[in-house]
Amino acid sequence: MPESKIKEKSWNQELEKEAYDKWKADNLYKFDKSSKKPVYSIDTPPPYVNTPVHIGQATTYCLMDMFARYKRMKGCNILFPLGLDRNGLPIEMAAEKKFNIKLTNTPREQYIEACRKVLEESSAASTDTFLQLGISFNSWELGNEIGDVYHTDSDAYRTLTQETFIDMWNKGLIYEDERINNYCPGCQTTLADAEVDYAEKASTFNDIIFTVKETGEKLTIGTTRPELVCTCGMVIFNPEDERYKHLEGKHAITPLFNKEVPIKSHPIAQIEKGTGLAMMCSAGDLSDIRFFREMGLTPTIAINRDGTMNEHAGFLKGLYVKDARKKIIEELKEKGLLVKQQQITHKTPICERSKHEIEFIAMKEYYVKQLDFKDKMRELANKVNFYAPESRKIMLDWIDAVSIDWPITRRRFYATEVPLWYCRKCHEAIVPPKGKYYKPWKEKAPVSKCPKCSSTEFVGDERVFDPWFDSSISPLYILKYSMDENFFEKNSPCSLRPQGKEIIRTWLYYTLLKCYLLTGKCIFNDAWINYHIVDEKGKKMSKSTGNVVDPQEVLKKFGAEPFRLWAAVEGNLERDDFRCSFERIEGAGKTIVKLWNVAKFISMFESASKPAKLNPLDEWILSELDRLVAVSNESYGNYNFHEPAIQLKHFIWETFASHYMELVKNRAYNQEGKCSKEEQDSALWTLHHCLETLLKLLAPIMPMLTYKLSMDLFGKDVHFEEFPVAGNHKAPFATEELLAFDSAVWKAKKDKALSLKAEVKKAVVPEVLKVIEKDLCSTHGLKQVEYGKEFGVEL
RNA sequence: GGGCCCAUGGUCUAGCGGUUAUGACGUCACCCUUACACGGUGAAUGUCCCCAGUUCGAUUCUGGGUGGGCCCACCA
Repeated sequence: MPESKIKEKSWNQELEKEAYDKWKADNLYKFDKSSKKPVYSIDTPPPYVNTPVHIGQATTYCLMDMFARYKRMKGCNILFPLGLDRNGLPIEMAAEKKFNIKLTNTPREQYIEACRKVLEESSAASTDTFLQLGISFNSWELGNEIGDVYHTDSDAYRTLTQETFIDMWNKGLIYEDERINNYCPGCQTTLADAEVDYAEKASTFNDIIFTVKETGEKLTIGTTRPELVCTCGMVIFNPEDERYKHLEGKHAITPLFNKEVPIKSHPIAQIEKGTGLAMMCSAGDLSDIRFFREMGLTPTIAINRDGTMNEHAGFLKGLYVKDARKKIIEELKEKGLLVKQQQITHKTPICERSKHEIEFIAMKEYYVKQLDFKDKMRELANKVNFYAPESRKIMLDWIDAVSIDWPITRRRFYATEVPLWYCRKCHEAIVPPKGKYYKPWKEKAPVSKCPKCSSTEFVGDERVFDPWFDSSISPLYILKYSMDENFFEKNSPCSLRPQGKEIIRTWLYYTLLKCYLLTGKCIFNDAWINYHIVDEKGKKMSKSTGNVVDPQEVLKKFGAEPFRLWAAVEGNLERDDFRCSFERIEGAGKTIVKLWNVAKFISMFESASKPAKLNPLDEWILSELDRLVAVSNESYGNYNFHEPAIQLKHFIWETFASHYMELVKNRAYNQEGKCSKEEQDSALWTLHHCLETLLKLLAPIMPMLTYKLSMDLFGKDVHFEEFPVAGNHKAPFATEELLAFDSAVWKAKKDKALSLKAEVKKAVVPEVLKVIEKDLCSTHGLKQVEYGKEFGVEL
């Protein structure tokens, strides 16, 4: 028997390591700036580095890699850099935990140092996981060349972030305003909505007495925040509420503070809630804030940033909110203005770290204008090709929901600094020139004299940017905006933004917005939106539930290739969440073994040159292959690997291995010399051609396996081969007819407990299969053949 | 409260106005047939969530319900 060229018994992780180590060592996927090929750029979602790579992330990165590899084989110059997002809260939280420090009790310099220490330890582990997954990033080294690994907290990246701020400032797109924010009195910092938790907390619902100015009528109003009576700006009732319709347009006098406020009807007042009357305070919660804005009321801010009440609160001044509440309740009781108290529990916003109750406090922050551009954003959202198209709706819904400009400043430490100084005397803002990374909290102002008042004393801004302000320039950064204008001009917009559905409203929206404001263009051609990998029960994976799967575990157990094949085959991430199941990943491994053995079999034979005339059986399998090639080209180009992967898998197992290989075997061996050299060559050439094509079709999905096989068997790096184009082989008969006949024969033998090699005395074969009579006879051992409509197998 | 999505054998899934409802995993039975026992051949398992409507006919379309998931908003 001939020897196979493949020595290894099966595919394994050691072979994977050989492949990715070599790619890394050879810098195989380095971005080639001098190439004339069209650039295809992928703006990868920079993953946070302080946690291990999440299995969902691993899956989506594998899918992105499939896109990259396909486009590479299609003749594109691939820009596929690895970015690591290292700014913001998660890093700070990790540092606080590790070093037992707090934002409030640690000098800024020292705090940043602690964050850096945390970062140093974490980056290597996560990038190594990507390497093991076989991702074809341009580079594994941090650097400033196109395609290099980048960190969002590097000087270069932060420089660009600050530059974009300066540009937008100069275009008049940024303004400062005092508005109400989530504020944690414990941490003394603004919080993003994402940092706010909710807890069921016991509270007291207090019914207190207001008086109608015009009539002297007493009004009972329920509130959980009596200490905010001093900030009451209006009393409202529902327009449908018969009890209060007569109050419309009258005025209420607040208890203790005796302030006159209008009474109006408003649909947000619920008839059944409390007494049906509500006092609207300036900052009880976010809805109050919106209400004040809507009604054109001027808010009265009564809470200081340290959580104490200020002069607006009169006799409560200086007290912490909680104490103020106690005191005013006593006072109201004493004056007979408190008629009822009721214990309730309600969801209260708390700080996810310190668990303090969130206050809503007005602070000066910078805002990026976005309300003026809602129409433009809709236009951009319609311009980008969404995969799947249904995802566009999430974006459009969000644009509709945008109601305030974008607050971009935060009072934190580990993020990009706001590059501004202020004149100590006249408070004029000093904007530095672009091109350098500024840390105003510890650096001197870039000017010596205030341009407005000539004062020489300045104070640096101590705030930092919202991390989305950084991450929303990633396509600009990877395309070297402002760093290599030629390259940027030539290669923008960015070809693809792959990302999760949950951050359409943040990352995708902010990126489109900011890049539009800066360049006036739509920054992406395509947006591929993925859903989630959930646990085997269909639940969202989260650290707190403890159902997170570490990709390292999968890599150790099964290796990257089964995982990648699983990711391609299993589900359609564009449409739905799909479940992570080890059983199924393991199942994908079987297909790899099958392919391995197919390759082993074929490699036992030397290939032959293509004969002038191919055997009909070979024509048939080639026509099947053509169909697969066509499907792959059509779907891969639309980021759909799911459909082709299923079909490829089916082809490998059924059509090719079970039927074609069985039928062609005898002709390939030609041990008894029963067929001509040409017939044998036709078999040998077709077998090799099918395998080679199959490896190309599978290369984007399983890069390491296909690389190894095509190196060993054909001496070529499959990833730099051209992706196949469908030929036009004509099948001499329908596939189903052949499959059905084979099965009938096998079943007949099986039913009689005969060996599959047993002779068939007489068979009735469909007419169309006459062209492959020879192959059928040798495979099934047919002694006599008749042709007719019904199968017949006589044993 | 608003929005979006989903519902098919034990599990996961394809599908479509008419099918003996697809396939996979698992289960069971038999078989080492010279690439492969990580294999082969076959079998069992389904009121295609419920109700109504459209239709000659609905798993497929429409409406309602139930259950599940996700996002957003809110709780004076």
